[in-house]
Amino acid sequence: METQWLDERERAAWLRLVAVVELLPGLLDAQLRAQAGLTHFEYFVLAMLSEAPEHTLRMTSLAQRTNATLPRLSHVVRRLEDRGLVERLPCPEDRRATNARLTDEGWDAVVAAAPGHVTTVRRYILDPLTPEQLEQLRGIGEALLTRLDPDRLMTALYDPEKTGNNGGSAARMSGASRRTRRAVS
Amino acid sequence: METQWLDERERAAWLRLVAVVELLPGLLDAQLRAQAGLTHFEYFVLAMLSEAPEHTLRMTSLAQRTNATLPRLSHVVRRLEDRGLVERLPCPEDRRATNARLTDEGWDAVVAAAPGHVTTVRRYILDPLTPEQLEQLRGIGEALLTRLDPDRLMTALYDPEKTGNNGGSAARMSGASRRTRRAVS
DNA sequence: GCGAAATAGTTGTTGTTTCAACTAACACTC
DNA sequence: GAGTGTTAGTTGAAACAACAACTATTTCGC
Repeated sequence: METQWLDERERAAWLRLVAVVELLPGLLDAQLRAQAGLTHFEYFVLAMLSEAPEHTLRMTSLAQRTNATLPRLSHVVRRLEDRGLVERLPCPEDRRATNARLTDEGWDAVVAAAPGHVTTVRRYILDPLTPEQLEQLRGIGEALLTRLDPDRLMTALYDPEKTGNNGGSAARMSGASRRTRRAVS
Repeated sequence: METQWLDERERAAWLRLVAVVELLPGLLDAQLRAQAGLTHFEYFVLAMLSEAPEHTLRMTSLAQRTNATLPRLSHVVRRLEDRGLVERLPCPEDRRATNARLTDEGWDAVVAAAPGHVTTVRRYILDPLTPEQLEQLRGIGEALLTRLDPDRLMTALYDPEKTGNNGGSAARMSGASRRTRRAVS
């Protein structure tokens, strides 16, 4: 099996993507740490809960949406629990399972962190792109995710048309979680 | 200062980018670990050295190209040195500085790891994209990097036209490092 | 040239992530 | 309905990254 090496066009695109992938997490992390005292992953976890019905999600489901292993999530949720941002409740339907629920303090933390985060996203990602490039990026992301996340575990409820067909979570979306704009990503 | 929230188009593009950014490093890491016994970051370090003149780079310069802090790089290079893949030499011109140099074993390791890595890149990134999308990705990456890496520390010697103007490194590229194809990324 | 500031790098500590092992509950088979 | 396999999650140890403190050298200002 002979390796097919990259030509100049492929190399140019790939090197730039790698650079973005390496640089972006550090920036998001630094901003959230400084302004909200959260890592990007912690913020992501809280944001996912904030969009879930009852602000509650099973650990496994939360792990899929955040692309975390279960051990990692377990540790992070324990630390968030120690800080009073999340609570863990045994799941009544399945006594093996645990539900993670956002506390009021946790909700406040997400709401407080969101504006700074969105501003950062705008400055580093959205502003430098033309409207056409924005649309292209959506298409490229979509194409890549068919390989990177074929079962759509992480990117379940994206399409605004098909709400309500992912375990009914969007349909049962609570009033509280709609009261403010989304805590993006 | 009122926060400008994301509209649907912006949100769609951003969420997909975040998903890619979260998923890709894990995949690259897993493949390289399994097939070459290297983390993606270690591979990246070795690959940067393999493209440098004399297979040698100052620690600071290497840190910039790999987007690492100096402490992080120092630890990683020490571990690579323990494994015989890299050696550290005091720099004659500046006695504060250290040069990291790829050993023959290190070179062999990069050459052995490269085919599997390139195959992975092709499968997950290049193959799912159309030729137009590949070109769009280059443009988008370029636009983002003007903000993410304004001084072009990480992405110094990209343009094939302007070789030889980055500290003369490309100009003085040694015969050895040209003998095989690049160990990409 | 002498002292202050800046630069290059290392080392130790602390927090996080990964990995492996483990417990508990459910599900499926016979 | 006992036994086996699978799923959900936690915990502890080891690897790794971020941060702070430190040494050594060079450069800058006067």
